[in-house]
Amino acid sequence: MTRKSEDAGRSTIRDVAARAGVSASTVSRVLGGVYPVSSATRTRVMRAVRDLDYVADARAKAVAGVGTPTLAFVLEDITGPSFAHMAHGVEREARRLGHLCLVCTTEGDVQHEVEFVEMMRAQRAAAVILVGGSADTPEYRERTRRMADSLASAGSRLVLCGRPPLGPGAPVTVIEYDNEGGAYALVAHVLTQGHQRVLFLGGASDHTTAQGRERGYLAAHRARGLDPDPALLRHGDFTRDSGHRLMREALEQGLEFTAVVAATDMVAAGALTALHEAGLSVPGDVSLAGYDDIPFARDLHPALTTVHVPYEELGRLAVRTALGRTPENPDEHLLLGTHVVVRDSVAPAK
Amino acid sequence: MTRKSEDAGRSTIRDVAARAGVSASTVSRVLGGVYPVSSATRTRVMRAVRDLDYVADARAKAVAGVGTPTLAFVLEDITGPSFAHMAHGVEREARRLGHLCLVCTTEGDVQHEVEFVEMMRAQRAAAVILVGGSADTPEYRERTRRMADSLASAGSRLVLCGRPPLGPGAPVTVIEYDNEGGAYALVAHVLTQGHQRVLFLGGASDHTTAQGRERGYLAAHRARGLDPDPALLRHGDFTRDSGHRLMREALEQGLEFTAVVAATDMVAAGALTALHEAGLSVPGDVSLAGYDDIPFARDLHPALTTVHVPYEELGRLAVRTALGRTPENPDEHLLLGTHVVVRDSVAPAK
DNA sequence: AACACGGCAGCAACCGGTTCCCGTCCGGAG
DNA sequence: CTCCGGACGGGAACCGGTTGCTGCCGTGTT
Repeated sequence: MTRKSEDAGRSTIRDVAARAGVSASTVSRVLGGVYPVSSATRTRVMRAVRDLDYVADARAKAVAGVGTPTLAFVLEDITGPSFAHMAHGVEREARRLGHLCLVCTTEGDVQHEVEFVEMMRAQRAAAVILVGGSADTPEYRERTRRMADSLASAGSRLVLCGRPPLGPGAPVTVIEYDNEGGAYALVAHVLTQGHQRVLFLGGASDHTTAQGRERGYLAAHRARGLDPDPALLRHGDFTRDSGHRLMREALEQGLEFTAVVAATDMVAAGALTALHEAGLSVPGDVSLAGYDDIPFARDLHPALTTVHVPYEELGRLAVRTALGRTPENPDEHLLLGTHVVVRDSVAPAK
Repeated sequence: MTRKSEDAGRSTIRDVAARAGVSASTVSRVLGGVYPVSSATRTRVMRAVRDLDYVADARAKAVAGVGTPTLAFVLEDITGPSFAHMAHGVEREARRLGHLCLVCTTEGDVQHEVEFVEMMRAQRAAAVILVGGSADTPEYRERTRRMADSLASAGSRLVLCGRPPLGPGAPVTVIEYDNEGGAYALVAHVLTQGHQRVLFLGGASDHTTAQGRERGYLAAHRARGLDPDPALLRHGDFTRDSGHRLMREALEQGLEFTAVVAATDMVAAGALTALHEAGLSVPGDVSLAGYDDIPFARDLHPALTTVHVPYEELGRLAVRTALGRTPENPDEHLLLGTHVVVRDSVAPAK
């Protein structure tokens, strides 16, 4: 045991002060930069800092009120491509604004979400960004409202990103994108091609993102005086496997349709594979469309017609509005537009 | 301005103490749980805590030595599917072990990586996980070694995940997976199908992950006494666009080959699209294989034969070994296996 | 009835920083 | 030569918690 210093590492500002023969205040000032310090002293201090490989403890600085601010990001699963893009946007913007970024995935567990928000409040995060659709129940509103209030009263801020907004008056920033409008435009495009029976492969029926897209599907039909067969509406979740299963089931049941609109590109990918497995050609035998415009959509065969959602922009905006919020405009609600991108998977009906 | 309390929120333990008519120590002990407190006092304190919606400041606790430990995760881009899966593994395991998880994306900027590691040292992160291949230059080794030492001397730990290891003696934990072995097995599988000229769509030529896969490609050839035409080795990066471009160029140049092995599934996806655009059928005209086994690989058409890499497991192991490290086994180096998963995109040569 | 003991609460020190406030020392001006 | 002011460094209070130690008070024992 003959190690000298750097034993348990972590030297304190007092160690540095001692080594440089000055007081802790002086070290702090040298490192801080603004206060006048003679160059001789500065040199000695810097020397000691380098010798000891000293870095000020960020937590202690934070307590003293001069820390790097932090921002928290809560999502269900970082693995989904659209979530990943939002995360990317959040992280980039957070960094640009000098914030650190904590992440947590909830695996869809509500309880865990609540706990995490509580932790973030304890961490004094500047904002907590909650991402991803959810069931819009009274229970949801109350729970979320409670989180919003508690965060707000601690000087922080809840941001709902692609999530159902709360009632008016809730101290919350909401950034949404137009699920219904995008789906409406997409389905209108499909119907324009002459398709009469369009299968909709949806998500969970209580999930607001899924609902919005489904509403768009219905609205597009009604706008042309159509009333889609309820048998054409299928519900699952937003995964590839769900699309695969739903599609196979529809096929096995002999359901008739000439086009399929999937609630997400992932769902569309699974559906496409099921279609291929059944020996059907896309778009020859049936047309297919997705939603999200993940990078992969281009590489499916045929390239997938889908709705573009500016996910990264969404993430960036979430942090920007949450952080740049002023007392004048406390509650913001943004709605980002979506647009359909036409590729090769939708063809005219025969 | 008639708001009463909760004005700027953030009540302190002393506020709670005052309201409950006890000392701060008592509040701390009630919240801590272990120390004996009379039930009357406990009730009063809890009451005050609820009234004020008090949560102890995590940073202050951390300074006092009883905080939630934190772990940092540094990667190039969360958007890549394999990175996302590793991130998922890291996050899950971190949570299981009661750690918070900070992320940072570097966008490939080395300088930024160094700065971030420094910040994490200041944050007193329990471990810093660096993810993703890199050029293995002397400069890399020195820089990384420096980060490792500085982290180690601060009682933290550097973890290299899918990155070139440093020399012996560096205080570093390395978790790798077998790039070369996987590529070897994959290319051997392709060659066994009778292909003679196999195009390799690689990544950056100084990137260790890319190098490993390329070595596997070469080794598989040599093992059967083959010496591949250098014109068959192409270099780009790991993106979909790179695969698309490389493939198109090869096609335009009239290069001859009957199979393509891409360095990643993303590259394969781009290549597949280029192949389709050229009117070639896969695997009828040319066989194609990828690497990574991202979920989407199944949904390409044809379903992509590829190499499975246990990315999530990799992430989990990274945090487990970094955190579970004991003084007895300080430096660990793990190598995870990979295996080829055969789907439909590789067929016998004609 | 005196005493010992243990349960419970508070004071004060500490964690590792920052910063206010004050004292010293220096040089230049009158 | 004295006076004044600015540059510079240190002591101490503070940020918001935790915890060792001390002491009070009530109760059970002899």
